[in-house]
Amino acid sequence: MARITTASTRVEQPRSKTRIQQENEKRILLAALEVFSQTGFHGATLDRIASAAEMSKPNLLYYFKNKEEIHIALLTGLLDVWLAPLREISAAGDPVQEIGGYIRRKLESSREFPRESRLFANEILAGAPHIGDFLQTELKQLVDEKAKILQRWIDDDRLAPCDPRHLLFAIWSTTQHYADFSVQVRHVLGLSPGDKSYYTDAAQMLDTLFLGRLMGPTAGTN
Amino acid sequence: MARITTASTRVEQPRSKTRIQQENEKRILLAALEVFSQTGFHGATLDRIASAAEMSKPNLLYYFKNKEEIHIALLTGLLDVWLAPLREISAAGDPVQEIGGYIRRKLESSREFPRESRLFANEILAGAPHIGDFLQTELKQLVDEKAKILQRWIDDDRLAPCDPRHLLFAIWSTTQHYADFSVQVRHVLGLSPGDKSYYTDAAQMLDTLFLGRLMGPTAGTN
DNA sequence: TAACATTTTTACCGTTTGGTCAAATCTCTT
DNA sequence: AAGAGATTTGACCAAACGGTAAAAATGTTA
Repeated sequence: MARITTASTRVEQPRSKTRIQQENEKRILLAALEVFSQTGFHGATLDRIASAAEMSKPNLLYYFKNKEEIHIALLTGLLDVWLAPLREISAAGDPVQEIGGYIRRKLESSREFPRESRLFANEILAGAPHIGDFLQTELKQLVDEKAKILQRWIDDDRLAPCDPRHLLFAIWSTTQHYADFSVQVRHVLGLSPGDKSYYTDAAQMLDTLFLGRLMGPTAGTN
Repeated sequence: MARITTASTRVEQPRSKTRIQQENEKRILLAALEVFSQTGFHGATLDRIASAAEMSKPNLLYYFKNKEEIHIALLTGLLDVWLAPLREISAAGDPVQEIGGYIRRKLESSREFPRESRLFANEILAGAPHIGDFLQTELKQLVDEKAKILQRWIDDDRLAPCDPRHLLFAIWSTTQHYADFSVQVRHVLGLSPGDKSYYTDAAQMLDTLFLGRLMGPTAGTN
């Protein structure tokens, strides 16, 4: 099973890319994102990707040597986007501002890039066959680093005591939910397919949940 | 696209099932759950399911007329399990007890039935081709009903003001995350594949998040 | 514009996959 | 034990799929 990291592993001739090459690779990746995020890796076919890219299948395979390579290329491009919002959390800032900002960035990311989010979710659900290394090294490292910041805030009584890592899990799950499970969200709310209006209430809810007190006067008494 | 609800739609001859029939259908569904939850619908092959059920492929197809029917049978059995924890929420109870209990039940469900959770997640990610009706009718109805209860608690100042439906979304996402994204959770925490020890901290975190105050003295000031 | 490199297409191939069929075997009842 | 019905199997098939080869077409550059 081929594995990837965010670090490019190209060692071959660094022949600069043609104009056509750049354009077509972009078209292919865009088409593949659409198809992969809809049907998952196994459900996607080269024919469908090629057709979505308005290109013949052999032509597509001229740019990517096989289906897996397209998938890996997409995931690779994704990982930095996935990490970016977390990287911004600063030890120098105020806990409420920093965590609130992180939540807003993640939620915005779900609204802006739902296909990317679903692609990522599919990969994790499948057991992370391609990004296992990334999770164990880069992601773990960054989480460890940011968890330390959160822990310091807790120690300084600026944040309620909790497991910092699980706090991050909660933020990831709640924000990504609106992209990955959008169908369920829309059906339950009775909204039309393209309707993204629920993001306003979502932002409100997550602010209340993570930054305010959710429960009334009886909270914390059980 | 075949759709299903929790209500069985069998109209054919209600010929009672043989012992062998019952045993084999169970074996097949168990095998299919394993395979589908690992690779998704498209990634699963009848050969793998049959082999996992220790059965020949034609024999498997003697009990289920095609791959889709196995998938639908699994999902159908799932939906009641999915709804059960939510059904238990009672208007008569205390908000903290009721919501806390619901969270605990959902989290326990994730630990006990991770394969079922992943199967469900896969179906939603794929756009809910089979359970769209269920989401729009049965689930929406139940959510509407329970949302009213939560709203009454809010009106009575027994629960912090928030959108009840989005509160449910948050509970679903955070609890299911530990089943659906378990690979990521384990990799980030540096745990071994089979290790489920993180569920203790998870329960603690979710209690803190939903029932207690997460932020310190500065909370809610932005 | 000639020569070269890049890009695209047509035709094709081997494998995998979902599914069928009819014969063979097993199970249960009488 | 025999017959009927239920179950299992081996052989097979058509379609879909990932991928290849080589020629044709196009673009680039001197």
